[in-house]
Amino acid sequence: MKESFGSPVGSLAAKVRTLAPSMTRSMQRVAEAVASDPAGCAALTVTGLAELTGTSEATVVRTARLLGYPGYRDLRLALAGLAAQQQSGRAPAITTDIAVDDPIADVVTKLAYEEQQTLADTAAGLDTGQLGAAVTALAAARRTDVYGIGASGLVAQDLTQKLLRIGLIAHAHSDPHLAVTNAVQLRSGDVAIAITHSGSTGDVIEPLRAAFERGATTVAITGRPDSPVTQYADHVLTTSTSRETELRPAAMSSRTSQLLVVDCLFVGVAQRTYETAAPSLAASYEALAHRHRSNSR
Amino acid sequence: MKESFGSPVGSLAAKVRTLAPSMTRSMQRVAEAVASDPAGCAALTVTGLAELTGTSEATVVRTARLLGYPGYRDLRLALAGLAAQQQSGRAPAITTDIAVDDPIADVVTKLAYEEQQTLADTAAGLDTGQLGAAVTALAAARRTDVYGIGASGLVAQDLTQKLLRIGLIAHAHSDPHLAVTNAVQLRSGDVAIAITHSGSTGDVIEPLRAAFERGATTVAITGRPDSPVTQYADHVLTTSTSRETELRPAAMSSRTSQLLVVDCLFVGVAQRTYETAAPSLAASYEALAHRHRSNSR
DNA sequence: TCACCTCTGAAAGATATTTTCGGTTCGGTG
DNA sequence: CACCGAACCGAAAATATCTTTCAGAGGTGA
Repeated sequence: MKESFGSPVGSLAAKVRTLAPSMTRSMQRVAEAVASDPAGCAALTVTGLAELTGTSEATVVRTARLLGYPGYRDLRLALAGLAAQQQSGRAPAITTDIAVDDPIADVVTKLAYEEQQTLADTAAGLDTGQLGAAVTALAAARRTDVYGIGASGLVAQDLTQKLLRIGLIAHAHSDPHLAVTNAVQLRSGDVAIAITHSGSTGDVIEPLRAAFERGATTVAITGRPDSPVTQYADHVLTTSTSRETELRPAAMSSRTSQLLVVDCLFVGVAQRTYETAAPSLAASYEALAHRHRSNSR
Repeated sequence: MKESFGSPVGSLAAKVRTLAPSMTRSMQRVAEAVASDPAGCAALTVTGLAELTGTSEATVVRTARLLGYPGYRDLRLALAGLAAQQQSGRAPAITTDIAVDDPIADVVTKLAYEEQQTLADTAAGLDTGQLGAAVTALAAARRTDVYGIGASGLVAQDLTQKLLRIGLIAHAHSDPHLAVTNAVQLRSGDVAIAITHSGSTGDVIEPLRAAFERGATTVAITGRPDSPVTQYADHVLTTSTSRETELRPAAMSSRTSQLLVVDCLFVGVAQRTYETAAPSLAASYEALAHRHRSNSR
């Protein structure tokens, strides 16, 4: 069977074996070095490789030619490619659990991987019907209140900041008393959003309930679609729940998940209200420009 | 010591984006050519690439240096590796731009994808040396102050919440005056962290500077490693920069990126202080339990 | 407008690669 | 055993490529 010449990086080791018999002793040494450690050889110059194999530059070049490259330069490039491929090939095996003695680089890799996983899960599990309904309500709301405590409180603020930027009226509440006080002001046409991972945070449920009873449209963003908070929610947006480990509290992944949901809400609303949202975004950008010192360039 | 060089070629495009703002026009042309067609550029010599981009050899070399390689030769090698990887790898190819009339389901998919991308870029671009140093400083700090405004303010609070949970003393400041007032209290052994995407937010730079001048260990989390804020930072943690679109403000991806960095810091510190961190985490978990109503089942 | 500073490319300088060329080895042959 | 020729090899010249230097172009702020 004739193999195609398509990729120069195919299987270099095989090519070396095939051609080895027709090589002279010196060339074999070079070829073997190249085949056994592509990455290492890619880092060497002709002279370096010649010294390593105890031969001369000329021999190295001859070997490169025999292997099908115009010269050493090109062999070296191919080698670099090969090395990179090998490298990436053996990457995906990571145990996602973070151990106490993991080196810092592993921590970064694992965290990034887990958060990516969380995002994928969330996107997959999100009910677009519910999301769409929530967006519609938000886009038309007279005002919007968002409740969240602790880590979820930050997500609530994030949503609020975004909505304000496109000209909507929104408030985030983390003080339970104030939240309830404000909630009873809401009425039909307003929107109340509760963010709670467990779905059982009383301090967040109470204001949502108050808003619900006043006729406001209520939305719950929670990881537990069967939890108490959903009783008072017209629309439930489910965030993903991943097992937590000792070094990686659930708060971390729920936050990632909640933020994705919040971003979706925001973009959805921005789409619906594009006429007013676009200029508002531009205006807020403009207004902040002067708060930044003239930059390095 | 045969250490392989700097970064695993992973995301050159991300690096280009991060560094682009600090590049001159000519260098940007080169960087863009390299990012958009790694394979093609790997086939060119300095002179060739210079001609292709309408610049000079000197500019090409400068660009290579800026991207973190000792010279063009090494950039070229990395490019070859990247090309090979792409070749063997996948073709994700969803148009990531979100349009005004995208259906809500697409919005979810695209946002999730983009945030995943941001995470990957961030992880790839994070200097683990700097991260480790920051972790060490944090773990040993008498107290830690975190500065952030706007969206970054939420990230600052997130970090603070986490550090408090493992028994460290941390405060987040978003009021510039109070921030400076507190910053001057810091001294050697304390840590100050500034979070700003642009790196030029005066309100955040000032307190960091105050802390820096008082001898505290200072850390900057920014998307612009050459920005003013880094002048006063002992350790710089770079977040990824992705192009922003009208419906997807930069704040969204910078937040994702910043949060990953913050999570890494937290987990790193938790590892180093495991003896005290573990019981603290457990205790805070316990203390919050009663705030959750008994759950549905 | 002028002084200053950064950016830029041409060309010199330094390295790396390729080619040339003569010496060496080895097997065969008179 | 001496000699010859062919293949093999590496030193060094020749060439290509990469890097550095330097002075002018172009822009910016006073």
